[in-house]
Amino acid sequence: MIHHDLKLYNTLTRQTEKFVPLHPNLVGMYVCGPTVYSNAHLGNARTFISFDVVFRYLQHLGYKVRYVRNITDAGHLESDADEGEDKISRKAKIEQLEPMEIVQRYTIDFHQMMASFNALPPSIEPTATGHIIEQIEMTKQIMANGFAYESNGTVYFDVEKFAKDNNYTALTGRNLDDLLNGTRELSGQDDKRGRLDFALWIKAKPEHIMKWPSPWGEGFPGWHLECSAMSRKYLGEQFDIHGGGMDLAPTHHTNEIAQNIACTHHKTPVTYWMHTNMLTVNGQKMSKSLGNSFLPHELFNGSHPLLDKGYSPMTVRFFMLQAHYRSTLDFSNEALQAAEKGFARLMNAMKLIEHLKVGVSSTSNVQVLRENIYAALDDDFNTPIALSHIFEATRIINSVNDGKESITHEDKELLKKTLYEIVYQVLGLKEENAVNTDKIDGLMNMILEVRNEAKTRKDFSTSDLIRDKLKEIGFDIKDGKEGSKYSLIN
RNA sequence: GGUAUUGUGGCCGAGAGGCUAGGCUCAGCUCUGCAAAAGCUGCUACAGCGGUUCGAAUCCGCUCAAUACCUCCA
Repeated sequence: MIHHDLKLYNTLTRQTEKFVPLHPNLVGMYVCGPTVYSNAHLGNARTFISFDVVFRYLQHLGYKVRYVRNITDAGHLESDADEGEDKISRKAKIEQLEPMEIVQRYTIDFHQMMASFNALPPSIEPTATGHIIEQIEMTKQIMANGFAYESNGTVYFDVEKFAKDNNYTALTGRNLDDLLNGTRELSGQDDKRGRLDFALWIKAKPEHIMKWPSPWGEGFPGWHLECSAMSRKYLGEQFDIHGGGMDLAPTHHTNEIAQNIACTHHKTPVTYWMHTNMLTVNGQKMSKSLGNSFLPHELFNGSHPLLDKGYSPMTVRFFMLQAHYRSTLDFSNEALQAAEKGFARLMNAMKLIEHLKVGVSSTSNVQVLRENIYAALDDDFNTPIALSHIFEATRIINSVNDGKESITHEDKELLKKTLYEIVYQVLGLKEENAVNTDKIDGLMNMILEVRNEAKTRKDFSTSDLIRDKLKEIGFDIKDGKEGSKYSLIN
């Protein structure tokens, strides 16, 4: 099935390139996961939903994908300075909890959120604390290769030395001298030789809770190291795709590449770097530090002050897929409401296709439609374009259903297969509020039958009463030529 | 301050030299006991000013505006 001409935008080359995996039919993909010191918000969710589609589509094309997404549970420094405090232990003090208790709580929270968005779990979800030995070993190797130095129990990566023979800023294309001469001051870190040097291993203060023994004393790993160590362990020294939010590229990913090269000498540890753009609120990046982030439950039940009402997880997933992953996406009531209706329209068509009557000819070219959908996804996972073609399909389905257009059996089956595979399998959308017990179905059909009898007697007050009462309970009734149908209201 | 990116109709959001994006909203029509749904039609936009071109939303220049990164963040 891998005959597709999949292309993806590579941050490293700033170009859209044909996707060629290092090993035929196998794909190694690493995505930087969340730091579990507080609730994951919708901005985080956007990135992981984007990569969920990448994961799903690659698999759909027939690749065997190993998708690794880490959990950062060892904490990061508040700043890159050695006097900074570990985020996780800081939160632990505030909440009077053990650090691992925080980690556990927010890891579960994160998993629940991703499950609600119908995101597939990654193949491997390694934790930083579970790979301390690997990180120490990697630090040792980088030191042995001469790219790191120890200073008072902390090990720093020597960026300037690395940059002599390597392109340190390859990912962002920044001018190294500009970075070195940046206006930001060194905040009294005398242990560091260069202002761009970053910690591989950090000496722990006595009161620090999360710490491990190492050749350099008690400490904890630096915040870029875990991804290098774990991607290397599970995907090898060179692998295909590395992803993450755009905000990680200049520092985190730049340093990750440096670490990998310094350790393994492979000039290109990763072939394709993919970065997702930010979710914005009123044009501003949604982030924890700006305090404008939405928590999933605030969105689902509408308790956030900026929202008029709640929106279901699938509405939100659909909303996100209506924008390309490399564009910013702005969050607003109006946009969400539009998504809610559009999604309902799509799901309605998905149900309708099952019962479509077939004819001797087709008024639409289903094959071309199918090719258009694949062409969109092959073009750097362009889900908005794919959806626009899918909506063309819903128009066809509705028209056939109305008897205004016709479709052959073969075309119907092809359309059904295409939509099921793309909408459910690749885009990961699913029907919500499905009524799936036989007893409710039987009961509803009985009620509708009684109502229909009233209608044929022209007893419209009774038929309207039944419809109104059912609506109060939460069932929507729609009368059509083929009889009445019911559906659950959100 | 440095470095990038972006600016599309009432809203969201694609496209990237000529060909309808799409969704939502609004108005009208068809269907219909009513309602809803659905279909059709209409509203036809590309920040501003110049330039290149037979032709520009799309390329180039300038201006304005916004955002991001440079500092933890997906």
